[in-house]
Order: sequence, then C-alpha cells, then structure tokens
Amino acid sequence: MDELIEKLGRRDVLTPHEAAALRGVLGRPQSVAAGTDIVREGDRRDHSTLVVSGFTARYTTLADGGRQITELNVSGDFIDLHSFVMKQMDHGVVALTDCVIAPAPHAALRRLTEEHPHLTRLLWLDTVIDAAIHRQWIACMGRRTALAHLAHLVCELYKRLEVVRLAADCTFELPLSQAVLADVLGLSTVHVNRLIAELRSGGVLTWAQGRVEILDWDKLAELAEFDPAFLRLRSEPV
Amino acid sequence: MDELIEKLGRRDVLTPHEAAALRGVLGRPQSVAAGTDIVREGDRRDHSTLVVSGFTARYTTLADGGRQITELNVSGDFIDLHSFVMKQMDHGVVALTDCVIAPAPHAALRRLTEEHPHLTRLLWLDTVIDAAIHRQWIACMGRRTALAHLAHLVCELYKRLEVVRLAADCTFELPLSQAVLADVLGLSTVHVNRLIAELRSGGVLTWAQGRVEILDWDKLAELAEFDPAFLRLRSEPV
DNA sequence: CGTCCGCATTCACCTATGTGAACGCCATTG
DNA sequence: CAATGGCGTTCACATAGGTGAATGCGGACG
Repeated sequence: MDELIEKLGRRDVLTPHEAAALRGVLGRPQSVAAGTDIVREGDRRDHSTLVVSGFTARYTTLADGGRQITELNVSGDFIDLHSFVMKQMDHGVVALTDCVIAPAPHAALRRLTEEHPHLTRLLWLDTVIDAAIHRQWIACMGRRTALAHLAHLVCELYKRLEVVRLAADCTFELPLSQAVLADVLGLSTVHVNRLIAELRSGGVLTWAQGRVEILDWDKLAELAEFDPAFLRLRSEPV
Repeated sequence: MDELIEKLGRRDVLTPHEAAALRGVLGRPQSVAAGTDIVREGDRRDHSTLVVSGFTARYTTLADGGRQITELNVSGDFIDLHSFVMKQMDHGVVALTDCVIAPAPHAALRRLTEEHPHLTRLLWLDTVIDAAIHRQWIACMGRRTALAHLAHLVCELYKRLEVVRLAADCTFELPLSQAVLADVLGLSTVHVNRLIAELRSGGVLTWAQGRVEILDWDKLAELAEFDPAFLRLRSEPV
C-alpha cells in the first residue's frame, strides 16, 4: 500500500498523521487470480478497493459481445474509489493478472472525509486524474490515428508505473495480451499487432514477453503528442 | 444557479443550510459570447466556473489542427470543478453558445470542504459523474458504431437537460452545429450529417433548427444501448 | 515426450468512415 | 438589393482499420 502513499505524496505533502489515517482505512490484503471479476457492473459497493499489485481493468460488455476497457489500474490505484460517492458501479472490473487487492470500507472513508479535509481533497484529486486520463483516451480515440493512440498509451503507462517504481530506464513489464490491448484501444487484435510491429520496425521500442523497452522516448512522445501534464506529477498544495 | 442546487438535490438531500453555503461560494454572474474561450489549456485556475445558461465544451486541439471535444456542459454544470484540486487545466473550454457563467473561487470552495463534508462529497460526486460520462464516450468511440454513438449522445443530453428543466416531452433545444457534433463524436461533419439523416428517415427523431424531438425513445435507447444509471439520477445518501 | 492451447503473426479481402468539393438555403451586412 | 458567409446536404472516391482464417511457436500438462 506504500505505492498509494508514494503516489499521493508526489502530488502534495502528506503528513505522517495523514499517511497513518490512510493506512488505517485499508483492510486486510487479499489475492485474486488473473481473470477474476473483482466487481460486476451494477454492483452496489460498501467499500472501495486498492490495487496493491498486479493489473486490473474497468470494462463494459456490449450487446454484440464486444468488450471495451475504459480504465487500466496498476499498483497504488483505487479501482473504484468513485464508488465511495457513486455507490452503484457503472462498469465491471476484472483482474488482468494475478493481483493483491485491499478493501477500503466506505464507512471508514467517510470518517476520513469528516476528519481530514486535506486528505479528502487528495483522494478527490485521484478521481479527478482518472477523469483526465479518460479525456486523453477520448482525444486519442476520436481524433488521433490508431498508432498515435497506442504510442500515447505506452507513454501514459510508463509515467504511471514510474511513479510507483515499476518502470525505470525506459523499461517496464506490461503483462497484457494484444487482445487486452485491443479492448483498451478499441481496435482489433490484428491491428494492434500491426501497430506494435510498426513501432518495433521504426526502432521506437522493443516489446516481447510482456516487457517493453522504449528505445526512443522523444519519437514515441511526438508520435503520441504526449504531454504528461494531465497526470499531475509535480507536487503542489491542494 | 438554481440548476446546480436542483441537480445536486436530485442526488441526495441538500439542507437549506448547505444550499445557502453553495450559493455563498458563487460570485457575480457574467455573460460571454458564443465562441469565447473561457479557459485555455494550461491555465492555472484560482476559481472554478459554473454554467448558468448556455452550452460550453471542453476540448483539445491536436497537432494537425483537429479538435476533439471531451465534455459538453449545460446549465448547472461546473466546467472545471476539477481544477479546484487539479489547478492546471488539461484542456481548454469554449462557449458554444452565448452563455452566462459564475465563478466559484477555490478559496471559498476550500473553506466549504473544511466546513461541509457532506456537501464536499456531493461536489466530489459531480466530478465523478463527469468521469462516468467520459467512460460512456470511450465505450461508444471504441466499440460502438458511429450511429449508436450519436444515439447515445442524444439520450445522454436529453436526460441531463431534463434534470435542469431544459428538456421535456422528448424535446429539447440543441443549438450545436453539425461541425461541433463532429468534434464531440470524433467523426467528420459529412458523416454526422449522414447519421442524422439516418435517424430521421428511421422515424426515430426530428432535428431541425437546433431543436430535437425524439419520436421513438425506445428505439433510440436500444440503438444506443443506453442505460441512464451512469448519470446517477436517483436520490441516495452520500 | 507428445498434445494442447493460448497467443502472436500474417494474409487476402471487406467496409465504415474520411476527404474534397460542389450546391443551395438562409440570415446578415454593406 | 446584391454580396457574403455559415451551415446543412449530397456526391464520388479514398483509406484506415476490421474480418475470418491459416500458421507457427512456446509453455502447461497428462
């Protein structure tokens, strides 16, 4: 759960007292196997869930059986912090890999909002950054090429994983199949494969066995029109 | 500003004391002409802005000059409540029609979070619903047909406008050009035109001079796979 | 140690949507 | 009243990305 503290601490100073309060909200960690549905669409939640390790995805299933992933979560992310105020889940959440997760009961979060306004604003910020990420995805889907979209996703994940020390030196583990990536990008698996091949042959990155190495960050970021501002990585009072 | 109180009051009971606190946060309303940039990308904000009347859009401009609208706002919506915790704007906001807007200084909002935890959670919920809307757009862009996407947008806007009494009897004013709709949907204007023609010829709706009348709600909703749950229209304690 | 099975890769072909351009309608303006 | 400009509409044609299917590879498992 240090990943969460770490992440929030990058955005604004967390006092030890606040860090302790945050830890106090989290329940006993629990393992879930890859493929498990952690939350189902329409569920009413009485707790939010933190990803301690592994990758999860928020997704909708469509009438024709298609799946669209609307959010990827990594260590230190809440998969459904918004359910604290929204209660009913608008989407399901699946474990994409084996994961460890920890519950944060809404009653405890509520107490925290009564007693820790600053920490409340930091958690609020966390959900606001999720929305900012959504907007980037919308811009990519609506007006950028599929290649730029994939490049943008790689940049985004690199930066997010870097914060929680799961990426460094332009390299990170990304144990997601091309089928999953297709559901993230809204493309076919065939086309995802073509795009990865294109990035490889352009010398932009290597990508094999779930490990990505970015060989040319500048080129990748330019392709993607990537500007990390939306991730709010610099510390600033909230 | 009653639209905001009305909207929040649909989601959970607002005490008169809270309503007064909310009104107290808002500054003097101000008119802006259609086409005005209300916020520019990268701006650092010291206040959030409420739309009192009119339509605004959050958008990004891309390197090739294209524009993607990532959010539409109507009366009673904050156009940048997230800037309260995010500070730097990730996108610009433009007035799509003549608008009246009112500022909500961050300092005042901050005081409100110190004194009114319940109201804070309601404002938090407002930003969380924005994110839920974003996720619907992502699902539409990624995995639904363009026709379904347009149908979904019409359903969404109808429901949102209904809450603030700007839609009733399956009819509402939508003074947006097809070029703007194209930037919302991530399509070309030509294709938007084809799609509207298709909905018209299918007897699903009429659409002329900025006025939409939905003739067959069930058919439209089925086309769109529209489920209004994500708008959280029922009252429930937060 | 052979058999699966999931996954990546590649191919040939298809289609939803984009592009560029023309045309007409209406409101605004000089 | 003529000119202009925004907007909706339509056409002919171009292309990004989808579809269905085959191939092959490496790991899991009996």
